[in-house]
Amino acid sequence: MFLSSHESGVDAKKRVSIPASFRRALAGEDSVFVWPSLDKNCLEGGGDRLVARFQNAIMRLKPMDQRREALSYAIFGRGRSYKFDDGGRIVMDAELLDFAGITDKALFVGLGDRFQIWAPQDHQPRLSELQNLARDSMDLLDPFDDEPEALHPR
Amino acid sequence: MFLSSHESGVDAKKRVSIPASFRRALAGEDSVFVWPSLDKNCLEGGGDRLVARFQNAIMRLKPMDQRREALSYAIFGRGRSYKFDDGGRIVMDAELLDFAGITDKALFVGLGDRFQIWAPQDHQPRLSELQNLARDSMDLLDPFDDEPEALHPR
DNA sequence: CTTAATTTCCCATGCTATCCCGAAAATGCG
DNA sequence: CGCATTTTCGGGATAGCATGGGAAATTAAG
Repeated sequence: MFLSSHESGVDAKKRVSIPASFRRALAGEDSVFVWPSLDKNCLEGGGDRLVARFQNAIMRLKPMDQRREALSYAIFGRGRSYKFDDGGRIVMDAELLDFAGITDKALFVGLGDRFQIWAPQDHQPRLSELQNLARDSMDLLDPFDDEPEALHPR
Repeated sequence: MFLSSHESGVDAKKRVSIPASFRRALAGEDSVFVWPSLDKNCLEGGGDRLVARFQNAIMRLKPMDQRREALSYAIFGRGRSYKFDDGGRIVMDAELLDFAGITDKALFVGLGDRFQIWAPQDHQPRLSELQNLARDSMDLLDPFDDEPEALHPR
């Protein structure tokens, strides 16, 4: 599970360290899949599991459904799978970096099943709005059918 | 899996380099199958697996079903299987190149289980529409019945 | 049958990405 | 606070890739 946020440097060869905790979340996989976000100017990333989910969802659409090609292109046509080097870095494409406006710093934001990669200056203005929306959405966090916790566990 | 997009040159002998990552996606196969798209003016390509899928789907149709002959012709009758040379190139037919309007540049677009080959100038105008449709179809990618990820894998 | 044109195969080369090693920085631990 | 481990980051060596050209083999034309 991708947790917390980490800022990583981008060197002259466009190499970026994937935060160690994110690599651990990938549980043994030696690569990570990265694609441009469909609705924000950041990148998104995840592991094999997430890619398989996308693949399944897309395959469920009929071949002539225009949304099938659109999603295939947006995710697979523009995304890339990166293998880590021995230091846990990937070498990113100029196209993806440009899409997100990333130059020398990349901000990794964990979102549970996936993560985002932002140019730090683009993410910072979003913070207060996100926080307000989260506060107003608190009630969505309550369980509906979970059984109450025991007073004294075990 | 065919990922990302690559532009490749077409030389005077009609030789085209298949992107190395696509060749890797073909996992040891020494050839690739290419056919004209059924609904767009581009070519499509894939490996043995995809051809077998088409073959199975077509075989399920009754021999007298006119659609069987139509699909057989459109895919197998007009398509071609190309073997790579030692540099990973194929020599394309004038008919297929003409169909897609390809002259000196060919744009390879990965779509997961297959790829497209476009004349770059024909693909470029499609981008914004594809991207908008993908954004509006995002919700199709959501899992319906996937179990949550473990906090600490392993 | 001879010659010309085309196609196939093979090698050469500049370029880029990948791998490998190690230093610096950060983190955790006693 | 100091040491050990993990993580990040820089640079050089190496291998792989895209592409061009030429010789051999095949096909077509005269």
